[in-house]
Amino acid sequence: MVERYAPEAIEEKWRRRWQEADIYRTETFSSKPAFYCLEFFPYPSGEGLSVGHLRNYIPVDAMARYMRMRGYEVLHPMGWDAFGLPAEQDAIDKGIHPAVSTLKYAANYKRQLTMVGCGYDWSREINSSDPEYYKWTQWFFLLLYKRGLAYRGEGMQWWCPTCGALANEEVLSDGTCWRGHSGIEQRVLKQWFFKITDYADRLIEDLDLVDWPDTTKRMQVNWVGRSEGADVVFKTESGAELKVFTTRPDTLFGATFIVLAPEHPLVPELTTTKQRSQVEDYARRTAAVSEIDRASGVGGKTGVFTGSFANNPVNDEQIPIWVSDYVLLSYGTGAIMSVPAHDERDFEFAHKYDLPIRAVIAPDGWDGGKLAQAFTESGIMVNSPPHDGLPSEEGGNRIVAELERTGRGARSVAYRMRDWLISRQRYWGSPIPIVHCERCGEVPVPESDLPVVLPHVEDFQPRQSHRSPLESIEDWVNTTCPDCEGPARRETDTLGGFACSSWYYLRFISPHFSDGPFDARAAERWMPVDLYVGGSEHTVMHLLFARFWFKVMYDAGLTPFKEPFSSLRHQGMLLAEDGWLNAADARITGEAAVPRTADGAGVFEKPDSSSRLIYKAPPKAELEIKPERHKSNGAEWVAVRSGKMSKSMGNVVTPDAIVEKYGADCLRGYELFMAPMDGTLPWSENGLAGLQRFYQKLWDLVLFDGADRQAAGDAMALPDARRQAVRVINRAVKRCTEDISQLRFNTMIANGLMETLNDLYSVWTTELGQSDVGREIKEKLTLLIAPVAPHLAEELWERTGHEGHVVLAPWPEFDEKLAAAETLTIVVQVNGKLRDRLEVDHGIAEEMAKQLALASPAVIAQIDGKQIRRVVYVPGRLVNFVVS
RNA sequence: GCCGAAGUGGCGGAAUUGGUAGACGCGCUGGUCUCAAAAACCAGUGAGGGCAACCUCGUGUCGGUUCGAUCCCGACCUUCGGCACCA
Repeated sequence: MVERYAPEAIEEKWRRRWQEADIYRTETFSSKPAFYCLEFFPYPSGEGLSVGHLRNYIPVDAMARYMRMRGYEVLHPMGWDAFGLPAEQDAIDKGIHPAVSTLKYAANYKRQLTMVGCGYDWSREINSSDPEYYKWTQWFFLLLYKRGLAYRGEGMQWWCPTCGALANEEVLSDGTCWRGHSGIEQRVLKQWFFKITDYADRLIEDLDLVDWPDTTKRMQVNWVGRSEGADVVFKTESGAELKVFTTRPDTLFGATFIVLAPEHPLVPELTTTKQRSQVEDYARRTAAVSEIDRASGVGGKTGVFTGSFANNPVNDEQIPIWVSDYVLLSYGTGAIMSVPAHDERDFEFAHKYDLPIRAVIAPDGWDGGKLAQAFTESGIMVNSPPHDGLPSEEGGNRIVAELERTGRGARSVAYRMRDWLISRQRYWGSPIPIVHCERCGEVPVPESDLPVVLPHVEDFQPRQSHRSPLESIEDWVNTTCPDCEGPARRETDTLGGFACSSWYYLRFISPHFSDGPFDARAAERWMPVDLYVGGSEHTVMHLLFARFWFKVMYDAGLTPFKEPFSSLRHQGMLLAEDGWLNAADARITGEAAVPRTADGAGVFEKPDSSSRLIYKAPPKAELEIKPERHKSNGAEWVAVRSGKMSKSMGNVVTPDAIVEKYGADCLRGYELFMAPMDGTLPWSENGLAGLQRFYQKLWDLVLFDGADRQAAGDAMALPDARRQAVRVINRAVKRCTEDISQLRFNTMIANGLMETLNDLYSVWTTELGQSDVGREIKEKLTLLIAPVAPHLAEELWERTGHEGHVVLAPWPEFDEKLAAAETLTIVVQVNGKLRDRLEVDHGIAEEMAKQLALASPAVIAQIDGKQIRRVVYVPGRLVNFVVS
């Protein structure tokens, strides 16, 4: 009986040794090539990390380890996105100051990450709520301000009398805040914006420079939303000019009415006395609806006639002006020309209010009759007198040229992206380094006075005043003007968290640098980030903002690079565990099914308690029961899915529990093996045992030549076994190298490691294991497993008599020739259906292969006197006889 | 409503991107060991048929292209994610 693999006996030891030897320290300047890999820095929550979070950290750690073994100087840092609403809410709920609680929560994250063997250079740990850090966030604010990219404008803000300023997600559709308070309202406040729209085109174009998932790029392009078209001026009876934006100037003759956003500044002027009460009432109702509800079209399209008319510049028609909430003030000019024949929303609106619909582009085969629906494609123009018969594009160009000549319009581009609202009326954020002086107005705080330190106060409960809680800290707010030294007040809005996360990747490079936000020389060595990994859920906003800031730095000459993240990948989400529930415990009511749960004891029990149930229910959770059913063990089962992991559902699985039961390496291996990195799937503890068995098998082979196992190789002659083992290990190194470098950890483990081990066992003997070849194979296996299971690898490395740390040893090489299979399998098909396989030598001649295939009894039986019409031959792959 | 992605055994997934469908792992079944159980090991495991060699069907559904389709094209269904009705 040989010693068994026992993670609890080895893992702690290696983590301690790594720490003592400080092996994850990164030299800012060294002779090695640089590799910078980074995860989205986390907000440290009081709940700690779950196994779901680790789907982000473990793959990047494995990649960092691989690149280190490839000879790179690897920068893999970690820090904390500690400012923001959740930390402030948590503090209010628990009565602990966020400056204290975030440190505590971050320390717990650090402990957990260390526990699962993630190797960060902790000397570079940063915290966005540290004045040392936010000094430079403020510095960047001033950089944007000086470059004309930060300005104060009017912005709408939700406000709850109890909770203060609300984020959009905190506003429920029933008109209450998410903590249940009623009386919330939307108010116009002076707020700070960044002019990201100035960078709209570059944010689209420069996506060509980076290796990002296509879907992510597409999302960013759609978010920026560039569309080309024309501005058209409609004159009203009162002489006012109404400018509208259209992407379809070719349909201008079909414009039969105008629609304005209810908030449009010309609405009061254009509304006739008769219509006034209706229009004002409509505007008031619209203001009470959140933008999200307005956007999702709850309740169908509505609108009101203003009583006024406007003149269509191309045909001199007088068309009515309406207001409707489907037109948004923030896009284009806040007004549209409505062409119901060729736009679906306009069509719907025209139908509802009985407005004229005139086709000006002829659909294919159109008989000139009424359209049953909007025809939105381009085509041949009709009912557009001078342009009839022209294709859309040419006619549209002529119409725009005509408008430009008469001064009634011009070519134009619209973006749907809006400027970035950065103001927060909250305590827990970086102060905005601006002072309001009675004489000089808005004055930036001089660089030498940074940071503007957030005052430490115990009471940061929201105020009724519609301003930040900072407003009431008089001795902080009252200050002197940097310019005239007269009395002045500090800006009391704070910066939203997206500001902190727009540059943190630079701070890691020189975290203690004091002459600027980062050391330019060091940044030139490390930027751009080589691998950036995070969830896809927040990527549009954060990634656009960070790219925008970086481009501002580029324009200011702070960096020679245009893009901060050259390669980006997403990790998938882990859902809570699925399970099967005995159908006897589910109350099935038609489509819906409701589990019978007593009181949230954690386990469903049959009413008579006679049998064990597979599914453990999270307490008080509403479970979704899938329509799938399955019969086994004499019972009927229904599939149950409980969705996302969350504390309120009580279904969060922590790494602590798993590490205690299986060890860190098992958890790491399982997280990497369970699915591709970007796949979303439910957590399940079942597979962990498989990783444990795999490590046990590896342990047995490397340390004991599989002594306690059946020695299948005994039947084989040593030279044969040796030859095969060499091929297997070369193939393994090849597969592992290819897979890990493309972040395909699941197939790296399945085929590169597990299958390899199975194959080795089928030829292994003690004699082989004790030979030079055997020892070399065991050494390579240990190196290959190191990025996945570093603790186990170190233990094997040491026990097989090696010096130093395996996690710092060079990655093994392979020989392409030795990795190749000895023979080739050629597939034989008849009419595309598999009938036989041939084992042949490499480089077999085509004629030979065809002859062998034709001699196959299975093929002869299938052809059976039929005529061979054709023979398809794919070298090294297949022979296919086409017969009839 | 719009945009994006995905549908493969009981489960997670694999398939050199048009050429052996189901690698690897879990689970399950049978066996060895044991007084017994667990663990470990060995064998089997898409469905149907056949004593067997084998045969038929099979990658959400229906069509199409092709010698050959999980992969390409068209229509549809379902699920997940995002949304700011974008003129």
